[in-house]
Amino acid sequence: MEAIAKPGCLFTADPREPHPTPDSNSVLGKVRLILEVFGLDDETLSLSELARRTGLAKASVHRLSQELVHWGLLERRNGEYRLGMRLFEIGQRVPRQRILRDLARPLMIDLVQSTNETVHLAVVDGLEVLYLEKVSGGNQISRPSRVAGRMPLHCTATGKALLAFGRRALLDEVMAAPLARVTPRTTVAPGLLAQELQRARELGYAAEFEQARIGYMSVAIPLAGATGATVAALSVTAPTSRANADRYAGLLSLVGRRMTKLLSAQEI
Amino acid sequence: MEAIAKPGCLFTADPREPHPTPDSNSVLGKVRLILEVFGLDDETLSLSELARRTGLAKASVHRLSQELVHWGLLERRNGEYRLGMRLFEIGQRVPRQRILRDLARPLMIDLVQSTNETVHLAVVDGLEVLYLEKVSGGNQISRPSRVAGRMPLHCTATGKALLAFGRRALLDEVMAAPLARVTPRTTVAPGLLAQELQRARELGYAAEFEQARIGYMSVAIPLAGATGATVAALSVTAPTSRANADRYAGLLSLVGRRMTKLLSAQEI
DNA sequence: ACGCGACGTTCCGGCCACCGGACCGGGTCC
DNA sequence: GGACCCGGTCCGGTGGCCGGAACGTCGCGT
Repeated sequence: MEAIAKPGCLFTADPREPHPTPDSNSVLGKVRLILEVFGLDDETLSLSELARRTGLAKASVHRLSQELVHWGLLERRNGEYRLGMRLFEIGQRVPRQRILRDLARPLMIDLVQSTNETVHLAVVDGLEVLYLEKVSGGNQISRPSRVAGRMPLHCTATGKALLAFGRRALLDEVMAAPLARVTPRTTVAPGLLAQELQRARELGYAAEFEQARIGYMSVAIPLAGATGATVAALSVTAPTSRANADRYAGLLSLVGRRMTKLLSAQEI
Repeated sequence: MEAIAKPGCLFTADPREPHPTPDSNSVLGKVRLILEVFGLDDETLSLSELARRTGLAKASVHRLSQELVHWGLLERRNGEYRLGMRLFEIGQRVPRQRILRDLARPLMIDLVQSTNETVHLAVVDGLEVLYLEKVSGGNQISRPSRVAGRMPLHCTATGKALLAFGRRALLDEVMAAPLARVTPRTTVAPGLLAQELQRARELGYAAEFEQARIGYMSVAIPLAGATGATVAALSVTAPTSRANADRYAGLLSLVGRRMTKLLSAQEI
């Protein structure tokens, strides 16, 4: 039994609206809904499940999915849909990501060999950090972060490096909204955050102790592009038990200088 | 309407599919054209350039590109378009790719440390190998291959491993078309290729000497999924000057056993 | 066996989102 | 000035998209 049609036809209980209406009466809007209901872990979804989650008519989902399968953006495996290999392939061509990763990878491996800890490369996307690459040392973190994963800007070392050395407008935007409390030690007072960022500017690096995850800390530096603007951040994450923030900061700034030199020749 | 052939038909060789009609009078077809004209190196394209290459009306390209920028699949940088970060993000969620990479990465790094050469992880896509991951040793290759790059099946070690241990139908399909001569030493005679594959089946690994690139050779093994079917291949590539095929084969089969154990628990 | 529900799939008339030629303002080169 | 190309907008016609309805087929509980 359907819920009786309300005027305005809102299918999905979707009160939040961080991104403006993925206009569902345009083809592209529907495709967007379909591709984005595949969460990080929903590996496969049935046709009906897709229709339910997107709020689209089953016939529409069927038609569009067929076309997407034909393209390779979706794959079918005994009746279920999942994201297709061609998405990966096209995604790897994205220049901002590819250039940064290719340049940073060798340096990240150096860092891992010096520290035996986990090293992240991240950029700003929207009001979050987006991890472009991760290289782990021998000491694996229990619930690992993910490449292409996201975290808030204000509670991660990479995020704070990007905020401290990034565009002023970005900081204003982050400050405009309440700061989420991720752990008990997360900085949620705007004034305190501003102090931390000021300190980061003085030191040249940002740090974070159990503000994103209990038991772990991180140190991060900004990476400047050809124009001098900050384009990414590089961080070392370690368990607090064996952390050595000063050492990490020293290693990072060495690597950072090399990286800045490499980036200055590139168009980002 | 799919050309569903006779019941029980074993060979699914689709007669007409050189380019599967990127139907340009459907919205999705146009979007496909737009996203796929960004080659591996065309980092940015202007609106007019996009219209020219896709063959679409300028107004249409403009309208669709706007919507794609809004979604994040494209980005704008002083008037030019380029592939957007969200493509990378969605592409990283593709399960087949993510599972294989996450499992193989540590083992690939082991291999690199043992050999100091370049290690590739590849799958079949269409009639080519698609590289999912690459880990380089200290000895960089001059014109390096790329993650998400493609190569023919018949001239690479990974490709031959996938052919020798993969579905019979795939081999038939490859044999049906003439084999491209990539280097003077590429095997282009179907009979010879069949012999090489038979030899690979006996040895348990495939090898290639200067068939893909002069001065380099590779050794590859297949990786079997939970059902026992081959799902990917792992290879070591080295300059012929310092190559040691037997050693690579030994190291690979050790790693292959570990990988097969890991994969048996996974749904691929 | 039977009904039942949920599934994937197909059909088709209506309509609106999409189309693209024409146009505009601005920049650059000759 | 004029010829050219650029990014961007407008608007009337139309065909691609839409989605309710119906179909065949499973697997389940009765």
